[in-house]
Amino acid sequence: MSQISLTFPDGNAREFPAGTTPAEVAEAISTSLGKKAISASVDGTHWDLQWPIESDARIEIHTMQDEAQALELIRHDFAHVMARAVQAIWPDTKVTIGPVTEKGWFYDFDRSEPFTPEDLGEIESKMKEIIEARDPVKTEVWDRDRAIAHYEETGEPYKIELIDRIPDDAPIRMYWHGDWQDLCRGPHLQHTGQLPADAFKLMGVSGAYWFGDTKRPMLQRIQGVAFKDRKALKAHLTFLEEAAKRDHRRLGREMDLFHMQEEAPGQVFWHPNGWTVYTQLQDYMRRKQRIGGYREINTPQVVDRKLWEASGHWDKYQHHMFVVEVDESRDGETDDASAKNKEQTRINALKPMNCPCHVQVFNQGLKSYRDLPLRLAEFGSCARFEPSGALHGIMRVRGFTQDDAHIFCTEDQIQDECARFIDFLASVYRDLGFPDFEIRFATRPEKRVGTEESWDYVEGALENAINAVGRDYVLEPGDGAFYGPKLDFYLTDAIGRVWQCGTFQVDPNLPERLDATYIDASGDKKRPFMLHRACLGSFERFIGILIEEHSGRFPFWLAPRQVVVASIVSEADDYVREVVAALEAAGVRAEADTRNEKINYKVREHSVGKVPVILAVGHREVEERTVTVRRLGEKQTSVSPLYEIVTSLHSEATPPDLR
RNA sequence: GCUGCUGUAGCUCAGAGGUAGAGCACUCCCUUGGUAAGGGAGAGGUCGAGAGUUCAAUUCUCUCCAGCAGCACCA
Repeated sequence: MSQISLTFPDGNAREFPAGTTPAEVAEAISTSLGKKAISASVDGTHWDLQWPIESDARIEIHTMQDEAQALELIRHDFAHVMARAVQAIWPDTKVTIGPVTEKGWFYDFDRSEPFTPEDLGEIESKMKEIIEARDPVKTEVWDRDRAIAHYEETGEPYKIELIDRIPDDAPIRMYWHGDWQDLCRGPHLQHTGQLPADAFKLMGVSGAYWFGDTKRPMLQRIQGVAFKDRKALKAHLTFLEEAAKRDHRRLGREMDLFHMQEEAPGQVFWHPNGWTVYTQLQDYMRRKQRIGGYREINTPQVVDRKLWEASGHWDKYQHHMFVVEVDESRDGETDDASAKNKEQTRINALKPMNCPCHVQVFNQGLKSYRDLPLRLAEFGSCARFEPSGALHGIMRVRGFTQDDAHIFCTEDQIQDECARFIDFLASVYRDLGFPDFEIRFATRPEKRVGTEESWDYVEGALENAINAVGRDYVLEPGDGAFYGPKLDFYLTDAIGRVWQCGTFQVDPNLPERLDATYIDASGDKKRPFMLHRACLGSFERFIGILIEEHSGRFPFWLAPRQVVVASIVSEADDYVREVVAALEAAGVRAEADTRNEKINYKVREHSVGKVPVILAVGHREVEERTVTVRRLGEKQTSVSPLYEIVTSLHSEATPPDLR
């Protein structure tokens, strides 16, 4: 028998017979390691203890101490144990796939009856039984025909389909957990008893398409989470509770920021509090863009289909547009006007984006190369008919306003404009509390327009620009728009979620379609490039992100109600009003609370309402012309002379760009 | 859009084939209280919309609308 050489992480190598398994290697090192081993890495591949190693390799034996590998195995084995439990309870259920996810796993099933939330408890109990049984895990490599024959016999059509997808040179691995069998690439633990029976939880049932194909019947997905131990599971469940507490839909209601209702699905009714945040943010962006070299414009929302046909949206994007038919024969008539006259019906669409309108502004009057780069910005109200299932609070809506701008420029200005934008964006994100962000660089997709030389040039310009501002990026080959490459900018929020907000896209296509031109230095007509860019994305979504980022405790300059001045005794009411007036004169958003309630009640209510500063005044403060200051989240109070607190809150209320 | 679930007072939720209840919020009264809910009284609902079954529907059935979770989508 031939020998192979296995190299350990410490650099030492040892000879073993070819076909040795990691289990045998671990055993050879020490009995205790043999017992503790759960899997191995062989040349960087996560390797089942039972798989033979046939050639020289680097090897590392994993135990439960290796968190990444342990969690992968635990979650993967849970997927199998759950599928086994499901088939034990409902034998006619067909299994499909059950991969590991970020915090657990899911398994998709085909079963005519829907799983109910009550079923989950039953499945969990069954899973615990299986774990207690400590059934051994066994694996074999089968040839294709045998595996297919097996699944024909057991009636698992999805598994046959999976086998068809396995490349010829890849092994077809069969796994057994006890007597329950599954096709699986592995690796797995050695017996079901290695699973932490108290560290998993089934999280819900939902629909999912087989391989994401909407044409195929929908499967039922059961999702679970699993961790190394009970403590980690509890920590995760606590995290979910925390995340639910900062849900912008809930805080939006509690803080009286906005509401939505079924007559206008996917559109926001902003209340005074929410609109204050919105306008603060918009005022901020307006100031930033003005000094950033942008000219602000505003364009129509209801536009004839002719423009959308010319831009290409009517062809490619019509299903996402709100189409508005207007019977123009009614022009000048009263409401009960004649029946619709088809010939005089004009078809419009609400703009789903601003770019075509911006080209119209550019196209007015002859443009010279001296006008470029021309940066046109608009807080553009757009409407998109998003699929109903996609709507989510104010994060994914049908009516929204973008902080949009289009830069018209020459080819050799692209690089500078890109670098300039990244700097601009960094400054905005810093001001808004997101000093770190990630850049993803999406390059030419398979289906695209334009020449290779043009793509080469433009992609090069973007790459140079990122390097010029000294930032890293993640390459996403093939993810660009059909007309050009793009940069997307991602923020990470306080609880680790990632949001794409900013974007920068190069577009030579739309100027072509809408016939935008400028006159160059030698007097010839030239086609400008168009750069689409946004920082926040949409105000609606960005405010949703801000709400969740801060759990509703906005930074002072953005807080809708910055200060509440509360009287302790009604004799202080006049003084309360005087304090409020002084604060308002200093540009601070202050409200009086002179209700017939105890100070405890007022403090509680405004704390729950996330007002950053409560100023309480009673006899003492009236006498001394002071206020007692209580900051949100602090139990301690301090006394401050009126003029001092007005000055300090005034400076605190100053937006970051004006400091 | 698809699968499943949900829709009862402003909010959170209970309830039943014979047209409804709690807590908080709201209004009024008492109370002037020093930092996270003082006490009392009162008002408030076409039970998401439409159709069907029934002597009777808010309750059962169907359709639609909206929301939630996930999938798909995200020029």
